Amino acid sequence: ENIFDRSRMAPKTPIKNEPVDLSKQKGCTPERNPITPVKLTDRPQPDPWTPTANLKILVSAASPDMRDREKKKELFRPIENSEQSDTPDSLQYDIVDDSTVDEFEKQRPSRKQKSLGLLCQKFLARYPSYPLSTEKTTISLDEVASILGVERRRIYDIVNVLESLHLVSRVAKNQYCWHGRHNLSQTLKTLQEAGELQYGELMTFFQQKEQDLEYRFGERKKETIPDTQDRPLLDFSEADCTSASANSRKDKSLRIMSQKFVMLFLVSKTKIVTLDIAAKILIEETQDTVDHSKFKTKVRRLYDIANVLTSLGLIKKVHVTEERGRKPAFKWIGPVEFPGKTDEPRGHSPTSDPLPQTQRGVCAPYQICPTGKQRFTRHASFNSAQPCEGTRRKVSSEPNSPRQERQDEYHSKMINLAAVCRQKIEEDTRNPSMASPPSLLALPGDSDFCVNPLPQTVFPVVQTDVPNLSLLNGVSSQALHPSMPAASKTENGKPTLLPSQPFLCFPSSPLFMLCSSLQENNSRDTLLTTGEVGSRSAEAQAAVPPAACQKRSSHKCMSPSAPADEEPAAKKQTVEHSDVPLSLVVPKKPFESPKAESTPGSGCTSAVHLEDFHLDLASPAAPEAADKESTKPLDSREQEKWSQNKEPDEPSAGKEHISKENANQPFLPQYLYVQPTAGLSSFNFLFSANQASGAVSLAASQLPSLSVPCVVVPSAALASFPVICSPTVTSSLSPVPDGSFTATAPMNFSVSGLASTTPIFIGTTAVVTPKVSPTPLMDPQQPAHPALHLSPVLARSCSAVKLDSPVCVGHPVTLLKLQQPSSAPLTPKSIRPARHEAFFKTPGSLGDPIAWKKNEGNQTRNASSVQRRLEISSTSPD
DNA sequence: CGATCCCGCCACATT
DNA sequence: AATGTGGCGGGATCG
Repeated sequence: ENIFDRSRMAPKTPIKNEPVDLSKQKGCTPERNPITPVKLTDRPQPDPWTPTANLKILVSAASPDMRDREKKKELFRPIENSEQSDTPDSLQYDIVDDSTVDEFEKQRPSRKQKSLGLLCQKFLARYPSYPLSTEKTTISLDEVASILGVERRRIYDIVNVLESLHLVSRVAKNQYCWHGRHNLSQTLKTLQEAGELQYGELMTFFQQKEQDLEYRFGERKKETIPDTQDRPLLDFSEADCTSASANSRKDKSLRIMSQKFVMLFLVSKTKIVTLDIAAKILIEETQDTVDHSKFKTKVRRLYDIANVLTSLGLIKKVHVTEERGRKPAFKWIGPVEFPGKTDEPRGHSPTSDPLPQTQRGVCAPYQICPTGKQRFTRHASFNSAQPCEGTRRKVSSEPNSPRQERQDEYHSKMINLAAVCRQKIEEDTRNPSMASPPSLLALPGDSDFCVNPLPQTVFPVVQTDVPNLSLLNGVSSQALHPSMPAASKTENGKPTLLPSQPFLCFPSSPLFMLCSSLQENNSRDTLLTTGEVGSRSAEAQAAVPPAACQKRSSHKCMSPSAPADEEPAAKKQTVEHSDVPLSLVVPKKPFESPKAESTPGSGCTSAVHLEDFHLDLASPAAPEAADKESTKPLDSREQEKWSQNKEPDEPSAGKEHISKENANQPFLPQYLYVQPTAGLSSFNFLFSANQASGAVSLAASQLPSLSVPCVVVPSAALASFPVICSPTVTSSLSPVPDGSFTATAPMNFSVSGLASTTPIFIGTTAVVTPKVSPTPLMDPQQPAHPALHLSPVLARSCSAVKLDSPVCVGHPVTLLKLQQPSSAPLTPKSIRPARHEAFFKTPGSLGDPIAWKKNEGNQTRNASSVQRRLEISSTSPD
């Protein structure tokens, strides 16, 4: 069997080679039809020369034999393959393997031969790492399974993790589409960003702690348990985004685990993650229950994932000897930095020019679908193939939908993860219960393509237009430079963060990207240097070479004091704070604003959240507010705990401390305030600094997608008025009619290209557009529903504005031109209170998260997404 | 004996 | 109901 594969595949090492193959893809490109899944019946791949068919047959015939043999006796023989095959090819084949991959000894007959890792290699060998954009390769699970001689179940294991990295996507039942590694770097980048938000602290914490102290997961959790309840909410909220359907079971899916696992690597300084730590982190909520069995299961899954990742050349197995002893671990050997796309050949210089060149070529015409759902815009085939709407719906049920969902899920997941992490962190810190709002992440996957098409996308605005712009934080930078490979956070160029300032003022900039540092901790924050902010243009960021990143990775053990090359500033900060890496020391202050705080999960912004905020502000605006909020969440006790924790941590921290110092910073601006610019005159935007309320996240690099809970406030009122949140995020969620926004729900929108001048407002429909009634339904309506109001100008300037691209697909996010004041109508007052709460409120307050989480019962699964949504919605006051 | 992880049952999801 | 997916964990194998 192998032989066959190989022959086709060509070089085995998928990684290296680029587009080697040929094989079947061509057959597959039936782009035009949206998919009606032809289903297996005929494989779309008509391989002309169809080696496959033959192969299949052979394989099918052979494989069984082989297996049997192996099982029976062959354990020993190293060469089985050759024997079996007898064919000359086999030899080559074997050789090839060795040369290319070899981590495994493939020779081992028995079990090893069947290993998932090897299987995955075979699988990967069949497809080109960098397929031509034009062709689509479809993968038939059945076919592959037969060819590789394994049960389909195993293929799922592989495909699921590949899907998590966007190397493939599900097209239809039994069919997956091979994308190759083109977007891998993008995906990784996104994961990294997301991971930092979510896991940055955690990882640091774990790594440090464990080594130094033992980190007792259980204990903490228990303690925190009450708090933990909140989590669920978060999760839900996230989930919402995804389409309603399919969450349940899939939530846990290997796919997500895989992403999380990858995130851990990307976040880890050392780039080494031990299985047990990963398992602990990934277990998430449910932890309180005794895990042992759970832990075991988790570990098993991690092995599965690790095998695939290993085959992809992203990680390798290593052993970490810690105090405790020697533990199995995996080291990330994949790209560390994602300046654009690492893998991609074409890359644009990381520096300032983001988009332009590459993208276009690559991308098919960028489509903007009203629905905005498709994430994979990139694939031209997809886009083109699918008619935006009508088809889409149909499709929804079909192949497409799954995809979308998945992506959605993905997003949601990400968010969830973040939430979880936060909570954990919080727990660790012992913050009072807080629900952290889900941070958002944009998913990248597609983004690159999407972005590409938009040349102008770059936000000149920021740079040019708003020279003065005071703030930018990492986010801004990110946002601004979608394409920027940007050194990701680490670089120096980052915006500064002013802890004290509560708001960010944008003088006139039409557009804001708010992105707070969502990543609370992440390196970004660290990056931020205070001074730089305003000035630093995207360029600066761009400037940062990828190399820096590497460094980071390289020096694993840094004393806290020593800033990494990359992030000197950040580190420094961290250091200071770092004493207590996680701990936030915040003076407690009575916090008036959001009552939410009082409320269990929601309101409270935990220290963590605050951290997230770090906004980089050029101007110190309202430190006060920030302080308040920030402080408030923290309870004295919590603080204490923190302190406690800290101490132990400190020492350890030095080692692997990730730059999360951010977390430390207690004060963050709660909101970003945007002054009304000409365009916006009427509106003020507030973005909550808090994660919960409004974490803004930028899409990973390229796409500037933001998920932000936005608040639009009348300028005048601003002071008085807190905010209104856009529910958008939840769109997918049960649509909560206007009033109830899930507090947490962040809006996501990505604006791929914004003209610098044109101001864009993004809000949920409910909020903004008066007319829009809250649509109760998610999916179907969404497409239609979401009205985008783009000013013509915008439209032009930004050829592509994608809504919701990544995250919230269907949701009715409306882009409004600022000009349209109509939205204003919201009576802020009335709304305000409720929303306000909602805004702050964390989902935690809602249903009993625990219950569902815990019960693994089937029921829960089913209910999960939906219920969650409902719950959330219900909670919303309005 | 602990680390790995194959295998495939079977629940859940989708057709 | 049939079939696709994929969670899950027993228990075999490896080291």
